[in-house]
Amino acid sequence: MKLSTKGRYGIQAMFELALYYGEGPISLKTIAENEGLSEHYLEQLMAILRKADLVKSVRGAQGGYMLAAPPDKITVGDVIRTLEGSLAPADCVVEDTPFECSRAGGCPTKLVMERIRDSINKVIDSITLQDMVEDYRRLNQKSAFMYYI
Amino acid sequence: MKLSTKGRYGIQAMFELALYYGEGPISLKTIAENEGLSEHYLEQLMAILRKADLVKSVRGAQGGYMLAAPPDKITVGDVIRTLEGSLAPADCVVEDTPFECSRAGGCPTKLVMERIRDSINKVIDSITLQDMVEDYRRLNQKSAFMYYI
DNA sequence: TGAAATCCGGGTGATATAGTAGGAATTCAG
DNA sequence: CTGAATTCCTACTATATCACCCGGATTTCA
Repeated sequence: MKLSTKGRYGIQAMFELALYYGEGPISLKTIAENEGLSEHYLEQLMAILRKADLVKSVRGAQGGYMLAAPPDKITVGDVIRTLEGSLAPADCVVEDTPFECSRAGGCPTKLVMERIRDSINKVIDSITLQDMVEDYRRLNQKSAFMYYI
Repeated sequence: MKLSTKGRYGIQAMFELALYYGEGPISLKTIAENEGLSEHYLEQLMAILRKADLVKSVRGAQGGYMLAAPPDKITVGDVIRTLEGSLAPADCVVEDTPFECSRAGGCPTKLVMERIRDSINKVIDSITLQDMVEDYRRLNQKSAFMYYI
C-alpha cells in the first residue's frame, strides 16, 4: 500500500511551486535541488501535471513551471490522483470504472475496500497546497524560535 | 496504492473462517472454491497468518484451518498488517521503524503521509471479522427479500 | 492402508517502478 | 545574433515485486 514515487515526488514538487506562487516560473533544476530529486524524472511527472492543467510551463532560459491555480484551489488529492490514478485499494472499487468480480453484489470484502478508499479520498481532498505551505511555515517558525532559547 | 492480493485474499479467507467459526477446521480447498482463489497460493498466506497466531491449523485428513480467536476479536487491520506489513503510504511514516529522510523534521509532505496512514489504520482497525459476517448476512437477506417482490 | 490434508522450499514469467540517455525545440540575456 | 538555459519528447533498461506453480514430505482420519 505504498504510494509510488510519482505521487510523493509530485506532492513535493507542487509544494515547491506553491511556496513560490506568484513569483514567476521555477525551474525543475531548482525544485530538484531543493527536494533532492532526479531532474529528468521530475520532467516526466510535470508533463503529466501539465496535461492535467495543474501546472503551466514557460519554455526557454529563465523558464520553468508555475501552478495553474492558486495554492488554496489545488488539493493533494488532485495531484496524487493525476499521477497515480485512483487510490482505490482494489480494482472492484475504482470510482468510475470498477472491475466487477463475480460476487460483487454481496461481497463483504468490497465493503471494506470501499471504506478504505473513502477515508483516503476524504483526507487527501481536504488538504490543499496552501495548507502544506502554512504547515511548513509554522514548522519552520517553531524551529527558528527554538534557536533563541 | 493498491492492496496486493496477499491482503485481499487474506481478508477473504479469514472471512470464510469467521463464517464457519465454531464448526471445526475448514480446508483450504473449501475456502479456495468458495472465494475463487488459488489453493496453493492461499497455503502461503495461511502459513503467515498461522505464525502470527491469527489462525490454528489441523493437519491430516478432515483437517484445515480455524480462527485462533472469536471473529469479534480479530480486525481487518490485524489481517492486512500481518500479510502486507505497515500500511504507511511512505517509508518515512512507517510506525515502528521509519526511514528518516534528510528533512524529516520540517517536511510538510510527511504530515500528509501521516494523515493518510492514520485514516487507513483507523478504518481497518475498526472493522472486525464479525462485522464482515454481519454485513454479509444482511446483504444476503436483502437480496433474498428482493426475489419476493 | 490409502486418501486427504497441511507443511515446506524453491522456481518463474509477467509487470511495474524508477529511473537514464540523448537530443529537438524554445526563449532570454548579453 | 549567438549561446546558455530550459522545457519537451521518445525510447531504453536494470531491478524488484507479484502472483502464482511444482514437487514432495509429513500428518492424520476413515
